[in-house]
Amino acid sequence: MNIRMAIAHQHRETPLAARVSCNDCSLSQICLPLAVDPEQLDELDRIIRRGRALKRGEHLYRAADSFEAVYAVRSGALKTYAMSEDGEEQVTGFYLPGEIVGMDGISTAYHISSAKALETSTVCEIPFTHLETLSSRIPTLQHHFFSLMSREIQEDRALHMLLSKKSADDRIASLLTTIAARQQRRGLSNRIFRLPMSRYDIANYLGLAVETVSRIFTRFQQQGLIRVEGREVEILDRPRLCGEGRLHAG
Amino acid sequence: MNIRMAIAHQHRETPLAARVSCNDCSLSQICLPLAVDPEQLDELDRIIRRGRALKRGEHLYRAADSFEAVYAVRSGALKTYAMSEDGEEQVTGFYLPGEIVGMDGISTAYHISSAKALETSTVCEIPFTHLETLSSRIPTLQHHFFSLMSREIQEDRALHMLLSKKSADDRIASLLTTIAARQQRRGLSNRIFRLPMSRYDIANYLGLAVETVSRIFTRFQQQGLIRVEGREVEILDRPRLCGEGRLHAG
DNA sequence: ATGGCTCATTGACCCTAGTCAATCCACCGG
DNA sequence: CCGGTGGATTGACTAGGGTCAATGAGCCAT
Repeated sequence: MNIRMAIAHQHRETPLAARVSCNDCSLSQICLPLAVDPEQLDELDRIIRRGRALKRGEHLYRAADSFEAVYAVRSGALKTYAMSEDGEEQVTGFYLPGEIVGMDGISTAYHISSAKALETSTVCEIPFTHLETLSSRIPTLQHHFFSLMSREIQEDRALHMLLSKKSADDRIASLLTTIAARQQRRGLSNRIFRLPMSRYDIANYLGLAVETVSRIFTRFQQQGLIRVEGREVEILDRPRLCGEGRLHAG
Repeated sequence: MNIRMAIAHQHRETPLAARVSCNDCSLSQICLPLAVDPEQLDELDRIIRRGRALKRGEHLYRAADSFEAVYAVRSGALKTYAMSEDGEEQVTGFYLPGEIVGMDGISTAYHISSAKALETSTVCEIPFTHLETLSSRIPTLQHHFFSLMSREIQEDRALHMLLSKKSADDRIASLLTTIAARQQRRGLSNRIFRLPMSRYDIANYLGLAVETVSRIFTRFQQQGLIRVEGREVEILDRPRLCGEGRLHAG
């Protein structure tokens, strides 16, 4: 079985349109419902606008749009990016199903980055003022939100270390294992998966040139660490990929 | 008047020991009290443990300590840093008076980084469970906290761009102007100030070698952009320092 | 099919910033 | 007073990864 077939196989889920509440959503164990009691889930359910669809390349919101809601990714994948004064794009994050995007706008009341679909995607919209009201009434939900934002800060700190101290090899390896772990969280394989983003987005996110990304993918394959076929990736030797052997030797 | 004298001059404030409540704190307009009505300030006041003192080099908390509180810096300055598996330090942030440190631990219930005093400092301790309870009752406080964390995320995104796309010159220039702006927020000069951190910390934070930081400080001075004398800095030509002229020319 | 896209790969060359090393300075303890 | 220690500066050399350029591969509209 080649990589493409293997990946297609694990994506046979019930059609999205059939899900009309968080109760029935396959992501409920990693998404917001995680934080509320079953009897309070209805309240959360009622404020969520479900199933907004985005085509590849479409924007969920743009920088300077007024901040109204945060979004739970239900299917597909998004990237967020900011524009510097001189017009160059900085990809700031990738968001996979079950993850929450849009929390950057809270302090300014408008978004400071843009969110764009990397492929056909659906999101659930959670109006933020409603969410705040509800959070006051449901302490676990408030805590979960603090927690989500805190985790985002933690991840940014890890990225800070990656960008400031690690080689290009380490950055790519880290991206691959991070994506793999997030796949696993959703119940998919952490060994074989499809990258939703282009080499350009990877390079931009990791502070590298596209050519460098390409070269490293090729070399990792030659070294037997991974198998790559366009955007499909299989991790062959996780220990060496994670460092023990790539960093300090071969 | 030399740099040292100029800086000493603007630090004549009332002694810290005299301040027994947020009401009397000179930082109340940029710190937590900002978010609550005067009549509710008492409630906030009551949960805050004030005036914990730290000597230079002392830790406020260490990675893996259980997460109990967040802290408002009252005087002095702190740095936060994380340790990678291979034992190298990564400075993740600097915290000046009026700023909140320690929000990284919420999601894990233990701190993932350590916080250390860069100089003699005092902090106000805000037990987090109390803060959560209070936030449920005071919507503006809840919002303020979401907002604070959101701002932290925004700043991390800006740093991401800095590390991934900008030259060493840009990074140093950005650090200087950021510190200057934060000084101004506290009512101090945004032109002339003392850096609380060593060249090593700056280098570590910005992903550079100490030697590079040193060289750039020297060159910026030769170019007439700044005046440096150890940790004392005066910004002489903000426009060129900020880019228009340094980036695209001279 | 054909042309025009964008994405990806590979090679050749170069430059920015890291490394190594020496020196200087301020501060501290005896 | 002197030696020790850590921070800062400067010089010489080097390498990791960026830039430029060419080519290939997949995809869509015509």
